[in-house]
Amino acid sequence: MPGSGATLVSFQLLDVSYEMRGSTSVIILWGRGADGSRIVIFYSEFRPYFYVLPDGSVGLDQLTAMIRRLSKPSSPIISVERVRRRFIGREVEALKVTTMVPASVREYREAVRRLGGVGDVLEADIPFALRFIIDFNLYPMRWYVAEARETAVPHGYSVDKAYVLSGSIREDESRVQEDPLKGLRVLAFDIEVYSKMRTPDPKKDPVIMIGLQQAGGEVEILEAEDRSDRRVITGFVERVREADPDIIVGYNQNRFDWPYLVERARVLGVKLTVGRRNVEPQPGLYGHYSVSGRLNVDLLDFAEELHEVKVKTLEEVADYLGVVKTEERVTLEWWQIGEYWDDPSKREILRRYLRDDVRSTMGLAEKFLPFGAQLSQVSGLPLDQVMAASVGFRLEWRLIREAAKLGELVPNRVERGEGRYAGAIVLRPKPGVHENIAVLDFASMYPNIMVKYNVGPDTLVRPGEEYSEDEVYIAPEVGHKFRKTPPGFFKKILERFLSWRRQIRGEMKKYTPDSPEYKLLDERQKAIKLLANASYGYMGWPHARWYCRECAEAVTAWGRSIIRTAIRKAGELGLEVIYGDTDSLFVKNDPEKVDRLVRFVEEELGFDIKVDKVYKRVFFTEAKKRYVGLTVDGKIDVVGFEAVRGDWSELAKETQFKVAEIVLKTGSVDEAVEYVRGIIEKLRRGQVDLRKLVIWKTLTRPPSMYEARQPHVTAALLMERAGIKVEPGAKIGYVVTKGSGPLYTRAKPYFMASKDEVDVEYYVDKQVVPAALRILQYFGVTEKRLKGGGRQSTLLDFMKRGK
DNA sequence: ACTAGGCGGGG
DNA sequence: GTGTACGCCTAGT
Repeated sequence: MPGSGATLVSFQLLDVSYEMRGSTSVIILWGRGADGSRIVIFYSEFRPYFYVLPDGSVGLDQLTAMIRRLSKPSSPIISVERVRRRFIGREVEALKVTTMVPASVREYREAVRRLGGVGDVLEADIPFALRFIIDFNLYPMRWYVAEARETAVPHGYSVDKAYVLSGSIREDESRVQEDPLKGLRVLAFDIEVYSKMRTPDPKKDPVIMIGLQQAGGEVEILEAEDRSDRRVITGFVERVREADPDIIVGYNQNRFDWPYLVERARVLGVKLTVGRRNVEPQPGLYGHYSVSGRLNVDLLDFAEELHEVKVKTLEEVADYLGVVKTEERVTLEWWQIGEYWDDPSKREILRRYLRDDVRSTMGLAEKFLPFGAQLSQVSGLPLDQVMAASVGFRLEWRLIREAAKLGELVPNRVERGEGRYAGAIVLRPKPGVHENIAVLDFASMYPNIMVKYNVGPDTLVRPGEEYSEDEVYIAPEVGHKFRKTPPGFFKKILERFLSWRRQIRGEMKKYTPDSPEYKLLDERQKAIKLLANASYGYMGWPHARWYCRECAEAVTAWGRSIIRTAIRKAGELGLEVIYGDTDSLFVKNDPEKVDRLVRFVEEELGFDIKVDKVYKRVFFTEAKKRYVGLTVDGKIDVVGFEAVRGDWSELAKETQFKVAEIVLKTGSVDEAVEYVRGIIEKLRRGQVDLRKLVIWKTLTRPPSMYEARQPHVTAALLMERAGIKVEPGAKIGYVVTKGSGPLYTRAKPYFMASKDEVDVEYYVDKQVVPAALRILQYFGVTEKRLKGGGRQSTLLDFMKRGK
């Protein structure tokens, strides 16, 4: 029962931070109340602590006394307790040292390490706010009921209500199936900066426009007056505070918009207080900006995981996801922005461009946030951190929580020289075009191996340790041994993940795929799958706290053995295997034989395998991990081809994709050849837009400092001579012009070149033809044929010849 | 061939 | 804030 004056507060946990009040740390839980209010809950009883693992050379009483003697008045050591814990599977007796000021833990850690009798200092590097939600078993984005007393909202907090935690916090089970984003306010923003042909400098280049959009609303645009942007910045702060979003989204705002705005505000003497606390956005060590009381989410972090999209511009990503199609939006290059601002007749286009960027950003948020929210609920990291974190950290924070629950101490992060080990099997593909191919995928192969063979750092039999043959699993090839019992740290966690995911997938069957319930559960099972699948790679990651090279080695060895067995079986069944990679097999789509193979893998090997997709046609080169496929539903998959890269001209990239599409969809090599010839002809007739010929490269140093002569450096030097400042980091766009000398003498900044100067033959020989030949050479097409005459052939001819 | 170092996204 | 990415490409040897 709540104590005097205490009430039960139902809230959704959004974020956690802490502040010092004198020498006392106060935990701040940022949340959303069930009544729609934005709240904070304060808790000032939580204290920072860490563990000391004795090495046995000094008695525990003596060690305790030695640690106590280190206590400093600025942050006294308030207790040193003896505790029983486990560490990598062993029972240990440790000392738990508690102090007052979180920031003092670092100093105590170093001081304690220097004491005799100390084996190691553990858990002295867990951020204090995270430590709190770990120990109280709170997960961001989930709903809780807390016993708390309401208190006046302190000065400097922009929230509706404030509470002081006076009792326990428990999860509100009735809201587990609720959409965590429902009712949360999302704000998308983007800025445009005045710049002409050089990297903008916040010291002088104004922010000319800022676009904002609330979910479901229209894009609102704030504009500078000529070059004066003070009102834009103050207006932005006002608008954010009015909108009072819980989540702020942008695209690459952590590396551009926030640092630019913060610096610009400083230059103008304006305070950028956009958070729920009277502070400016704070930069973290690796570029994440934290906006107090709000979740600042950079959608580029999500885009990084779209491996299918090679160039991750907002435009490309939005187009790929069908959020805002490229052909339905205004596209401008960054170097045009100054010009479109200066020319009043073009300013409306600039507005539309910004509006399209903001719309794209909001669209991406709608696509990505549901998954992010689930990942937050599952991993235990606040939404803004979970997306910025690499997959290893996401899993690791969940592992730390599991360790806390199991009484396991968390190993330290240690510097390790990376050791390479044998990876998965990748078969050499059979080059050429294959028709009707089924792709078989093992479901969560590696996690299942880890569970089946109890793989983990705590079950590994290390050199010199006793074991008997029938008590261990022995990995093929590498011979690493793992104890069959008791179940290890990873096995316990993975079993829970796998059964949790099974249960969710069962529940999903109750709903139709387009229902909100189904989508929520689907995002949740994907989040769990992500963490489960990360566990193998995690053990082989040199930064991992639970690093275990032998474990990772053993997992891939088992994986290789399983896939080899499956390939052998396919051979026995007379099923042709075209290609295989790690946990997938490309086989002829002979349903009856495929079905027998699937049953063999499930029944004899004990692993799940299923037909993931069927290609109507798929084209392999002789290279591994590189193919183009046409799925039965008409989608083109381009995997591993590198012409989708930034330093090729737009024209070359376009040509390569088109060629792949034509070859697979129509089956006509001739049509593809004709297409390429058409492009070459257009190029020679001067009908290709100069913009598609620009090759971009980044300067890594001042142009005069280069020893080697390169085209983009020549272009940069020309820009300097024209009075345009170019600094390291600037992207130089150049075109190759006619002339006789070596290439680097013929490069010119694209805006200084005219179409008729362009060395068309360079683009034919070094851009269009090589990009097209990457694919077409496998059909016997030669450079000569693309550029001149040649005989007609069809895909059918090629396939006959190939046999 | 190999390693060291820098970039991505943004404007 | 008890603290931080990563995989690919280029330049240079």
